[in-house]
Amino acid sequence: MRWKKISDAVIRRLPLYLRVLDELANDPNTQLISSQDLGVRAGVGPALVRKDLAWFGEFGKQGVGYEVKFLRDELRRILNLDSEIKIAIVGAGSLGAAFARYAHKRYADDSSFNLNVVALFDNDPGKVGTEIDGIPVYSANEMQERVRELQIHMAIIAVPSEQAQTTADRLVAAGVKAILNFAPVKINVPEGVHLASADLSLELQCLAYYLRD
Amino acid sequence: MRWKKISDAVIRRLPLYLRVLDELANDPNTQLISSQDLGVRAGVGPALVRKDLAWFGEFGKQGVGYEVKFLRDELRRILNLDSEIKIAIVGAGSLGAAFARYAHKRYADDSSFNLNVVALFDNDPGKVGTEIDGIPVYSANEMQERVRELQIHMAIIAVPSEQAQTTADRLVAAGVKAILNFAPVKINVPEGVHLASADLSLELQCLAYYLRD
DNA sequence: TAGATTGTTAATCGATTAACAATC
DNA sequence: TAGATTGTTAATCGATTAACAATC
Repeated sequence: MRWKKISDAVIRRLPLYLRVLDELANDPNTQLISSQDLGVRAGVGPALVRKDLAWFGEFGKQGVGYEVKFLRDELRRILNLDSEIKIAIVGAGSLGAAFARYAHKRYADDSSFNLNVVALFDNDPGKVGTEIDGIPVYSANEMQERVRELQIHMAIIAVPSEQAQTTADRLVAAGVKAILNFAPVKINVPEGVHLASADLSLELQCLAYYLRD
Repeated sequence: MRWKKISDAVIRRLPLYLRVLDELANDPNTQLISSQDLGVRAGVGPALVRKDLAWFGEFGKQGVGYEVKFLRDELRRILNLDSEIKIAIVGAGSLGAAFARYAHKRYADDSSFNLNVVALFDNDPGKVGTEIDGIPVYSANEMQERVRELQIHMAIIAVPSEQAQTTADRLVAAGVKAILNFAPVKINVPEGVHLASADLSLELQCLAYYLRD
């Protein structure tokens, strides 16, 4: 099940649809949803909803709409969220620890949330060997072995900016294929590794622009 | 100094340029930078760099380039980062506390980083009255008065999803003009208030798509 | 059947890139 | 002056929206 290169803009909307469908799946009154309704709930135009979905197949019935649970399952499958994905967080400072707790809670609460943080890494000997919400903190030196051993394919970088690139390099060397970077620096990864940036200060600086009235 | 409606895509690149210029400003060897060089460092094409800047004025010299410090100052001014912006964080859980520490450190370390977290709000009576890195934690009930009193114009929502919309409503009522939402829900704000979403699980779900090889 | 809604094609809109005259 | 690089216009590219035939 491999599709041609589908635009990033399309992919970014899929989790939005999935969230709406996840909520609706609990409501026994709504078995079906139209692109119109799904669009309103996700904040996307109805035509765009249909076009986005059409990249991956024909999921709806003309004159009827989309079956909520069916479409939800399809989207989960498309996003690779139908089986567990193991995640490492590098950097067990307050930010790293906060994400660990946050993601762990999400995973524990919702059996269909298959993103599971299984390891933290840190340099601080005082932290190594401890646990955060049951997630072990390993030494950063063990990163490569542990990542391989635990079959971790995704990682979150929550280290200081200076260490971000080195961390990324080591993760990539260990076989990580997707990285979410919280450090406020541009980092480079080779072809085939996907990088997303979640840069808090960048977001705040953008927001500042709109403050002038 | 008000410009016509400038695209969000343009605004999002300005902090990228600013970051490059901030770094370069410390280097006494580089007084000047070309759109070419600035583009490479920011990960943007040279033509786009020039076009982005041209929306706000003529900052360069033909045949020469842009003066680093001058352009940095202009960008700061454009982004409203030339004077202090006071920020509130609502929700002093581990995520809220982590951001507070993070932003506070940034502000303390760098005198040109004018984004200052001055208040936390929480419902938990055990937290109210305490401090995190010197930032006071107030009761969520005091939100409106405190926000007005402290002249807070920007806020970060780090509360559970269920409370996100109510929190946003209260912030808006108190005069907040820009909100960064970390809760994994769509929230609505009136015209004139700017909303950005930093949804961790959404980012991770997007990344999951790219895991298939 | 009549009404509704899909999947898809064509039209529109907006953003990026290329090109180049102006000029430092 | 010759070389370099800007600001800006025109060309290209991509993404969203509108429209509609197909069909449930």
